Amino acid sequence: MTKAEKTRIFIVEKTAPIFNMKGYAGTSLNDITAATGLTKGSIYGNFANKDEVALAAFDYNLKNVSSKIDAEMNKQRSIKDKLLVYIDIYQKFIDGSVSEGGCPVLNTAIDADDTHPELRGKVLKAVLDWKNKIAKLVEAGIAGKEIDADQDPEQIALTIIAMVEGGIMISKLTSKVEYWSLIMGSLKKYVESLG
Amino acid sequence: MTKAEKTRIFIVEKTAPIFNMKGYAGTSLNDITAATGLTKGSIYGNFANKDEVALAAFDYNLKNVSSKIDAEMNKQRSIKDKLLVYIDIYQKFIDGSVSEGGCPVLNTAIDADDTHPELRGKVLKAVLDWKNKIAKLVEAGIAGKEIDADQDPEQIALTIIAMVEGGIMISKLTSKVEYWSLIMGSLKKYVESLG
DNA sequence: ACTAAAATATACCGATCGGTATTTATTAGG
DNA sequence: CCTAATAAATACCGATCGGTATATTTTAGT
Repeated sequence: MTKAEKTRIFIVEKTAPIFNMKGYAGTSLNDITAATGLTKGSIYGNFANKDEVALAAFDYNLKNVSSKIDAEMNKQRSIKDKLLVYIDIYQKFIDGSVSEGGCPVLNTAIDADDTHPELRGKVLKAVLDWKNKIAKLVEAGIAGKEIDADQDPEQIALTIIAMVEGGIMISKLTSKVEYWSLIMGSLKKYVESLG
Repeated sequence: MTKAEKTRIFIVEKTAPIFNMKGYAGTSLNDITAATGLTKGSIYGNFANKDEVALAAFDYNLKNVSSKIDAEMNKQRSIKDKLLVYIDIYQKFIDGSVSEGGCPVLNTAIDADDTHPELRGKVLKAVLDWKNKIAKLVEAGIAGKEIDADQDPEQIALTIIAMVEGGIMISKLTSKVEYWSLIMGSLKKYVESLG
């Protein structure tokens, strides 16, 4: 790995939480140099512009959360347990024990959907991939008789994502983990009612 | 009503959708003068600074949506129907027939929670008021035997808000009204299962 | 160790940022 | 209609914005 490649990764690691908290417009080049200790010349030696840093930061934040989800899902045997891994994982994003700025999908969706087409494209793909992944899980659950055959996999996927993301918004804003627990209690009941 | 009061309202009306779409950091004074046709001097003759415009814009956006919700709720007789008015109202915010930038509560919560304490305080209050309002409706539903007595009003309130806001995020990002319909189908089932 | 290439720092660019002091135009009351 | 008060426009402020050309340092292959 060349020096520039290392620096690129370093810049992304250091700025990803900032973009997640402040958003694209709210994160300045000064924020980036301050977080990395590097100069503007060095940043622009490794990235064409601020957009490229923001896009790379989103990829990094997304991979960070989705790899944790994948790892936790692999530990679970039943489909229903797999569908419920979000509860524990996202709690850490809310109560500060992981400490970033919440879910990058939610943050970037709201931040970019009316302002930044390229970033919007990335988060759009992330949501659709997420939906398809859950839908496939549900299909597997139906095939394995764990979930009733009359259930709509896409509807279930969208409902789960909505509850999770809406729950994150509420819990992060209010700083109330109890709210997260209550909403996730409803999610648990919902998943258990599927079959 | 004095001229200045009219101008203040005019400025808020014209800039509220911009703040809702672009967020606080993403909305510049140039955006404000362009949207109003006024000059910077005139803006600052009516507002102390950009913060004051943003705060007034949030109040305006919030009142706009909540008054529509109140009006629609008053048309409904049963508690369950009252709890389901969000379905039709927010659809208009998503499919463009009302054309703003989505739900101001969601947008401002994500935009301000890590960056703008004053704005965060306003949206925090809005969410808590919203939660309490739904919880009171549920309590009335329990009193009127429409909803089972073992249901937790706060949990129901939080769950409904999470599904609505999460659903808005997904549907607005993907521009798919079908997704909204599917998620709201789950909400309908949820509300009907309450008693 | 030497050197060419790669990477970082320095210094600077015009544009835009939020904000203000002052001047001009408009409003409303007598 | 005149005038004092109010409101809006003009012109300007320093700071910061994203970005770049150039100089300096560091890296890595021989």
